[in-house]
Amino acid sequence: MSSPAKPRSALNLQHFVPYRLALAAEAVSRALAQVYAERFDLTRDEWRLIAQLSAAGELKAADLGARASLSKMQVSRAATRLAGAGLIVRAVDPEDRRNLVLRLTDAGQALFRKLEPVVLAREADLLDGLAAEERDALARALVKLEARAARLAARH
Amino acid sequence: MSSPAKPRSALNLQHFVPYRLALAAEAVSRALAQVYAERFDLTRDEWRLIAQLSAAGELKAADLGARASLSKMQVSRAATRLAGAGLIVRAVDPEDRRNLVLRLTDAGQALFRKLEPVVLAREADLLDGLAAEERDALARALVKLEARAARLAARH
DNA sequence: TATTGTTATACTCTATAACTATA
DNA sequence: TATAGTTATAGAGTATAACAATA
Repeated sequence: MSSPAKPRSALNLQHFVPYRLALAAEAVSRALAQVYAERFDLTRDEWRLIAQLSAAGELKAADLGARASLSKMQVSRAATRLAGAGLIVRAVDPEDRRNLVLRLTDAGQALFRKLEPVVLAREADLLDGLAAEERDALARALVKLEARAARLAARH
Repeated sequence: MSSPAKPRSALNLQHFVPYRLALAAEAVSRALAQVYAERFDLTRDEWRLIAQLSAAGELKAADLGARASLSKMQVSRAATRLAGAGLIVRAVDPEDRRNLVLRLTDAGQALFRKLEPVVLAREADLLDGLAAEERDALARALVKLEARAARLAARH
């Protein structure tokens, strides 16, 4: 029986963590985007800005970027659109006129109050099949993986 | 003390699973791409094709897409480039001339033999800080999350 | 000179659908 | 008519750097 050459490998993509992580993240991202994009017409970056501003009250653009893991460019563009939609206002910082301070308008806060429970419900849906310890382990593992991956990638 | 309105929220982005998952996946994706992209000049899709072909020996394009979670378009484009680089060959299936059967060339197999240990080492590096149970929980959680997210998103 | 934020541009990815060849 | 794969095209996301205003 001379079957075609079938190289044997220790690497099984189905159980390769970076692959599984990418698939899970993509699927979850879509499932969440259904909420903020389809139902509230926001991009992912806009959603992150609104969530952070709601929690913090007001933030300089640079701080907002740091908290939401967005570049200054992403913040600038998302903020321009949100301001155009009347969801946030931008004011120059009188103490350093290079800074822009962003905060939600009443409309922005109202939108977040509608958005928040739906988003939390979706997260709960996603986590529904996981035991409490599994959720904890997942949360811990994600933070560790991210930190470790960032260090590895930074080494160039 | 009349501080500026600071809405209080149950949603904390820093502990929101879809957010943490997205950040971890992006960081891990970059850390892995350093290996297959910078050191072996492959795209993510090409890397997935090579890994699956190495494990399976040969595959129809459609099956390859299913296993690597790529659309027929992504498979077609990655395969064209890999064939151009002499890493795979494509042959029409004599039993149904619409199918294309792909397999690695000797050069493709040689490349994978060099790539595999480096990629596995990088995965090991990434997982280094996690306890065995944590890794198991992570793997289980990722599969469950993906399945659940796909179901949610499919509901439209 | 250095920093904050904006704008320009190019590149990659993704999504949809038209197209071909086979069945 | 339906399916496998290719090609075309448009849209979204990402990356780099040039730029204006301020410090």
